[in-house]
Amino acid sequence: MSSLPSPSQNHLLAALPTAEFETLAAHLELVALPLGKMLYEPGTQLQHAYFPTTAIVSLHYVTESGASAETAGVGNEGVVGISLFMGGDTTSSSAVVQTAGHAYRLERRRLKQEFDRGGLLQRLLLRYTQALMTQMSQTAACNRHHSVEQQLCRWLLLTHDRVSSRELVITQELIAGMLGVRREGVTEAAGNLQREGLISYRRGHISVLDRRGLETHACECYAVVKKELNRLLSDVKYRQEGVAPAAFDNRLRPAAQSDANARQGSARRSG
Amino acid sequence: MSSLPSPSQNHLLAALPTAEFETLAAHLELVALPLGKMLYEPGTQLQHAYFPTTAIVSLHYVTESGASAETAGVGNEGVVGISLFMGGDTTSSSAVVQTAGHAYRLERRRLKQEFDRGGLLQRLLLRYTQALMTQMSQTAACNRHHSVEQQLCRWLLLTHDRVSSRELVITQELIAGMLGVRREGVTEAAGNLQREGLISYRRGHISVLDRRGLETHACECYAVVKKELNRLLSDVKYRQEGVAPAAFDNRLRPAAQSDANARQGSARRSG
DNA sequence: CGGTGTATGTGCGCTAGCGCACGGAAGTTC
DNA sequence: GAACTTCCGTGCGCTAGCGCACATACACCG
Repeated sequence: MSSLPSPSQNHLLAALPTAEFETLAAHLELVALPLGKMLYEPGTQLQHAYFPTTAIVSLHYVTESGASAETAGVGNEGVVGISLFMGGDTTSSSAVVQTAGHAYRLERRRLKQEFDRGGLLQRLLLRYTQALMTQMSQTAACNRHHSVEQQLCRWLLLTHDRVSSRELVITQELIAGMLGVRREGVTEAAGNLQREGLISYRRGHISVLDRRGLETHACECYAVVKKELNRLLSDVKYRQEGVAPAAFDNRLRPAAQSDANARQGSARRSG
Repeated sequence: MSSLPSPSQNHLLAALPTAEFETLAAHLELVALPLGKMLYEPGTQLQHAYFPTTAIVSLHYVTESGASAETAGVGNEGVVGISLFMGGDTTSSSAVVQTAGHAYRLERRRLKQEFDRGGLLQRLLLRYTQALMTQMSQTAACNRHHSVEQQLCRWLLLTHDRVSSRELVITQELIAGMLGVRREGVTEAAGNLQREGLISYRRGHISVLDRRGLETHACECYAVVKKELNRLLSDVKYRQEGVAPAAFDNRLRPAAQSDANARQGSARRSG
């Protein structure tokens, strides 16, 4: 498993029918994505689309004053480079590697070509794009109404879903950058979670100890995003059994978390 | 109320080449959209796509605790019902009419059909979708980092761009709902702007007095969104104004039950 | 033209999160 | 194992925005 990643570890690629997959496979190129590598900057022409297997990429925007905020994350469930087939070629946000790992990349023209063919790949990519939009709009609402601690839970869960390991390799400083909050805020929230036994961490490593607990502490945003992703990509046929669907379904329990959110004593920001 | 709106008032429709437009025109149906009408709710199957001419629609999400936040707005520059051609059919957010007016609607199947044909309409819709994503992710960042006053400016500018009039018909309470902040916060911010002579308002009416001033007071988000929209939809060719002749409008007469729809709520005249 | 409902103005106590500053501890390098 | 770098913990004053409560004023309608 841990040797060389197979393209099938990316859920979109895994969902292609064999014929279509093979057409593509010849042009897929495995690349290592080191932490911090910028896949694209605002306004620059994108040359490749990236289908992550073990890497995780963060799409984020940096304000004029230098503050940043993640608008969505992309892992093995998706693809980086939406704008290539949407027709814009560039975007006003950046994509930077948040968790080192691998991805398969595909040359721009090749992707367009296959996309324009209008097959299942097109259908998959469009559906994934809609899931990405859900993530973005949920992030917008989340940024407005939910506490740092809730957002940290959401972020941990989404990230955890994208890695095979129980342990995430990332510093609190980086997480703060993603959430667009102070590093101290993350320290405090993480401290709380650790005290409650939901996670444990040491210098740049965070272990998820209690997923269910995190889910009840998180805002609804995690569940909404996950549910949409499942819904949008569930009815596609998977070439290889057992590759993708497990990661989708195992973890999320449909309802369950509703009342736990209301806890936390004080009236959270809400209307 | 002046004459009946022409489909050309919607930028996407206006951008179609004559042949493609005519194919579509036969199936476009003019509808009145009263303030507050909900075009879709989370999870419900969408039956039509709406191309606004004078109406403005707000896409927003309502949290479990009842707080709301707009993630994007749609006016005559776009279309409501992205999920129809993206393949998801539904979304987790709602669409509600924020400014009463008209829109042309197109039946779900017809839209899919035309979209799948892969012509310029598809290209337009996908590019517009990317612009919408920019708006969403910008909203996410904006919610995180910018003040209520800045956001109010951004919102006023974006809305002003979508109406022909200098005057927006909306209450501060509704604006607060869009921005996801308190009504009092909007009152205060609006008070400041009025004191500085950028806007003036009375009960449910806001007049933009100094656009440039608003732009300098707004955060960068307005400019970013606007620039992306321009970029993504600028290289498409527009049919000449005169080319969409009255003949089309005649064929588009179904209007039919529009009166029944137009009732409900305060369908006020504007300007 | 006065009554009524809704929109806006204002004040007050409160909290989450910010910015800053610094101390300590865990890895890393030589 | 000593020096150094990076990461995490903590305290403190500060501000924007919240929730609530109520005063005022506008617009419409009978």
